[in-house]
Amino acid sequence: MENPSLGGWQALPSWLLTQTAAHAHRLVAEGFAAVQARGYHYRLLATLEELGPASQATLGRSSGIHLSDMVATINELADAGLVERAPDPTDRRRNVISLTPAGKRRLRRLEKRLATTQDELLAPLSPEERRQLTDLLAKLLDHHNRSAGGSPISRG
Amino acid sequence: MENPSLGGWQALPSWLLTQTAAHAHRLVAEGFAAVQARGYHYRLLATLEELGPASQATLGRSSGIHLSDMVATINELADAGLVERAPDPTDRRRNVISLTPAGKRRLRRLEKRLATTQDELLAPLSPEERRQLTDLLAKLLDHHNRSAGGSPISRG
DNA sequence: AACGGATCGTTCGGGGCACTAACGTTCGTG
DNA sequence: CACGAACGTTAGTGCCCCGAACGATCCGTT
Repeated sequence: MENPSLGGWQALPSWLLTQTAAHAHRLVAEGFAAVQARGYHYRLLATLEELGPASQATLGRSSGIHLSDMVATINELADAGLVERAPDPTDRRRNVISLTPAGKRRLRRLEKRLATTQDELLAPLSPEERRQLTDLLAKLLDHHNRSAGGSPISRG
Repeated sequence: MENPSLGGWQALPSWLLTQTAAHAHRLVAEGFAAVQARGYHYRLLATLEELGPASQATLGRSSGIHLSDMVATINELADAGLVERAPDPTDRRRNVISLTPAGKRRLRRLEKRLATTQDELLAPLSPEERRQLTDLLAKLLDHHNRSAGGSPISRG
């Protein structure tokens, strides 16, 4: 009676999503780790390129990275010379974080890495299916970014 | 040069997937936390119902929960009277974990909770879209469970 | 019967990600 | 000036995933 390949419970979307996400997360993390990076690094660098120089609070709101995690993330990136942290002359509470040329090169590298990972992740899907998946996920993400406050973008 | 609007990086499947997964993870975790549970609890109880009484190692292999995390998870569930841990008379290395009636009721409750969470998660999608998403994710999950060794299921 | 390899359960620790609490500093505004 | 708000920082929590190590037990071989 017991089906060795599929039980009832593992067909639940939440199970599928969390498990797939776990795989995706692992693949992405492994890809980043292979170049001594973490997800936060990419997210911060990408957001930084999108916004230009900005304060930590602004970056946190835009990237969805918690303020308290921003500190460590920026520390790491700054230690590696990928971003620069300078006091804002117009507001002494703020630091202005900016992307260095090395940081930009780093970002390009991480993007390439990520593209590779995605091919790996989406290997079993046809181009059409990949487009479908992207659309569906985008719809979900948009919805939840709207309702739940933590919107990564479009909240400037 | 720069991508002023929201063109580039946040359309990447990996970004969409990890972000969506983050939302899914949060929703699921919140749903479970509302009844003092964690994802591991559900996964273990569900696996236990699927397999029947089994050793911790077997449960770990089938549920994808790391052996070292199994200990704490079973401790918690056993403290709550949801599972029973008894020494295996035929192999003194092993414990036989079994589901109590209370554990079964608990599982039913968590399943209901999960169903609610899924409605919340998939709210913006039509039934047809939900089916599409489920199919795509199942395909991805199956692929990666096959290739990557750490398959949560179908490894008996 | 003794040995060696494998399995099982357990403890400890760490990494990544998301989040809370608290604190001192600085900025605006009343 | 005083007050509340925003900013950056530190410290700590929780969940999930993973690895290292260890004692106890089982099993196949000798």
